[in-house]
Amino acid sequence: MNDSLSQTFQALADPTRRAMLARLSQGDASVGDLAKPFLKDMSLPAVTKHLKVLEKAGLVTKTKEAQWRPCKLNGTPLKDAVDWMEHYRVFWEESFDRLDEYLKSIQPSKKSKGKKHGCKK
Amino acid sequence: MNDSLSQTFQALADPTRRAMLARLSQGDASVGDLAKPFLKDMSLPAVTKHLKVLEKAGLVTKTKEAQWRPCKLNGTPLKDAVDWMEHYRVFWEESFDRLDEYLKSIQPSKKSKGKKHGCKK
DNA sequence: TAGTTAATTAACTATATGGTTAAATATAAA
DNA sequence: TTTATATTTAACCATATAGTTAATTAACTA
Repeated sequence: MNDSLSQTFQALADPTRRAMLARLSQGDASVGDLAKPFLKDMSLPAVTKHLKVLEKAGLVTKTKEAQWRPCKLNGTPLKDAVDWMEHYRVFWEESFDRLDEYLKSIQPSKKSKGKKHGCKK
Repeated sequence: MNDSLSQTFQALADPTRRAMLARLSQGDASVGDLAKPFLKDMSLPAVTKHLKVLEKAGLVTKTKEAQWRPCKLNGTPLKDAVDWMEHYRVFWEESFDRLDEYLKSIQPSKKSKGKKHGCKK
């Protein structure tokens, strides 16, 4: 898919690319500098391809400086991704008193330990 | 890649799957119920496959109830994803006074509008 | 101009992904 | 036991992804 949220998540779904972003969060870097930690595992063209994915997702911008291509992290696509995920925060926080948990606690089906329904905290 | 962060992001990198999570955030649903909005665009086995991706990422858990398979949203993998992204918050907030912006502002290169360096807020 | 460094592109390969239709399985109901 | 409903699995296909090596482009340097 080519919607921007999908592109962002897709770009983040690779540990090499996430490591590249981590590196860029410490400061701008040329393609070569960025590639250095990965050249034991893959070729330079492979790194170029990963960079292209990050660029298309808008997470990295590349400029020109002599024969180097300084890369810069752009976080704005991450904002949209986090905003989307925030809708689900309730599903990883205080899950113990979500409605469905409550409903389960009051209908004493098989295996129901904790029938008491006031068990907040 | 099969690390869990990659699996989570990969699972989120598809609008159908995100829509399925959105549906599940409104309440548990059987596979058929979940599939209903998508059957104009794809077959039921396609939905099953998407569900499997969500399950492997730990975002959905399926149980048995007669011939139905009620699905439930599990947000915990989202927490790890958000935690990872939070490291980059500074790159989408107050980017105007990040160090590199500051450095740019004090060396009066070509096209330098805003040479003054005290321009917070 | 020739050579060096930085990075990209081309061409190719293997595997993953997202979809299909048809068949199989599981449970309930008649 | 047969039938109906819910869901999954199998087999297949097209395209995308992630990698490779070799060649090419771009800019600096001697």
